[in-house]
Amino acid sequence: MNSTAVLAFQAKGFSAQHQAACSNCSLAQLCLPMGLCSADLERMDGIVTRSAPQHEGDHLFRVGDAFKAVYAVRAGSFKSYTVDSEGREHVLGFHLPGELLGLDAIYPEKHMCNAVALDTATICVLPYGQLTELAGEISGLRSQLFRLMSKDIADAATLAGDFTAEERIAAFLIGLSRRFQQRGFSRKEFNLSMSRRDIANYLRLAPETVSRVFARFEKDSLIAVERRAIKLLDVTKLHGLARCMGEMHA
Amino acid sequence: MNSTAVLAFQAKGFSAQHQAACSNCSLAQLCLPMGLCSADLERMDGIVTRSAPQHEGDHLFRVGDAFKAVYAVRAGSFKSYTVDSEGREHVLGFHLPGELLGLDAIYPEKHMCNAVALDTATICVLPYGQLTELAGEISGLRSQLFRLMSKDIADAATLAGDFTAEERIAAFLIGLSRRFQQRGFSRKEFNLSMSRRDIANYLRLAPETVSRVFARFEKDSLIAVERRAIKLLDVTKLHGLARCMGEMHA
DNA sequence: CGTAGACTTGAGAGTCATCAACGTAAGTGG
DNA sequence: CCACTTACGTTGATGACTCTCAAGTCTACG
Repeated sequence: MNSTAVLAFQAKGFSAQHQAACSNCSLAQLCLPMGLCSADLERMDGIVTRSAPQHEGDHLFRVGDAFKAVYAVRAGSFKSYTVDSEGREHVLGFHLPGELLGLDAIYPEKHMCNAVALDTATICVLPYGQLTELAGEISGLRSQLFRLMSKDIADAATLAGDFTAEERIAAFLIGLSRRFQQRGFSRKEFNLSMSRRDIANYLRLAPETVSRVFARFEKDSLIAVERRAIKLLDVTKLHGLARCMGEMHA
Repeated sequence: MNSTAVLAFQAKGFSAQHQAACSNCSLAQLCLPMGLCSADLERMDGIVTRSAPQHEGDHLFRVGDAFKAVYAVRAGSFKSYTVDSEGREHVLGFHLPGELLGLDAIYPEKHMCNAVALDTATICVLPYGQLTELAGEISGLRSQLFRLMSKDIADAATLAGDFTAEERIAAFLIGLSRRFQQRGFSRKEFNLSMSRRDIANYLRLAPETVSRVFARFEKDSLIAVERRAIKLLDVTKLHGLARCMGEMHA
């Protein structure tokens, strides 16, 4: 169901509440409900609420906001970032449908980063108190929460590694490709929802460097880019360049 | 109780099992048992086993090992690291008493990094299956697990940021200082259990750069170093240099 | 259209890595 | 006890990767 269809659906009077239930969500196998039985899915649905669509530039939360809930991206994409004392922006991650935001706020009980929609997006809100309570009762939910947090730890660690600009960008593209594929999209052709500047800030590069490496990759027939549209022409070689930079998830 | 005393204690026939129980562990307020009542502490003790002392260079686990348990450092220190396809070592973190190791292995169900003792060390073993089960029953334990994982996520993200060599090293020292202080040691004077090379690999710098920045800090009377022994002479200025590079925990 | 922002491309500079030599401390074996 | 070895750490010179600054191009949007 594309976004146009969703809008038509809602216009006909079906509540977003209903059409977006975990029990019939196409992302259930990637998201928190993974592996739950239908009875447990219903209990999940009992605590999940869905937000109105966010528009590009809307903030889901900001640094210092009280931590009340974890968010699951339902459609569209988000970026999370911080701004340091010198005004430099550090992008912490990009978040695709089925991925969670806000997990780093559990410990300090307030958000330590900002989250902004990169395009029109919808999210599911999981109030943290109810979520942990439910996680106490449903072992499958508990496991999945631990798994997803574990993944975030591992991914952040690989991003922290020491790699060249080419390695970083190759790994970034390969990682995006895998995530798009998992979500049923083409793994070779997709649109970047983030700007060059965002990519650069994420990979700790200058925007100019991203441009230049893209140009080099295109010259070498590894990719074809035109603004935000990108095709991976030689996934194998890109994989080789990406070396051991693991998943490059959130 | 220093390590000599511990050895004497064990020699007298008291089991390490007993003297190391969560219920009378001085690290309980930093570690998983934080905030648990005595009844719950006993249940924790029921699943925790303590290993024989590890010697410097001993590996707790290696890449590819099956994930069976989470480990809590009890004494000494560890480093976790990966080796990439080019043979470069990437240090992921240093782990002090009360901190957990192996959380990044939950998702893939096998260890994605190596963990090695930097000095004589002892650990507590928390079998993951039993730990998650207990986390289902004890909400305080569940919360603390989520908190600690959340912290790891946030810390890894800040390490991933784009900072200069001086900022990184200042933040590293400040972070260590805080962690030592939390554990009852001096926050101004301590021994580095890791080599310059390890520090460099952790901060994505060359060992020579670490040496040079240490020398510069010493010239500016920010620190005094002699081999592994270090004194922080001007914590405030170091803090200023560290800028917004948060905790620098794990 | 015309402006604004994103993106690209070029030239120069700076930080840090690399290479190399040297000094120091700890451990080994004669 | 001392020469030898080895690992670690420091210091210096050089160079490379990437950033910064700057100008120019393109697209989108009002």
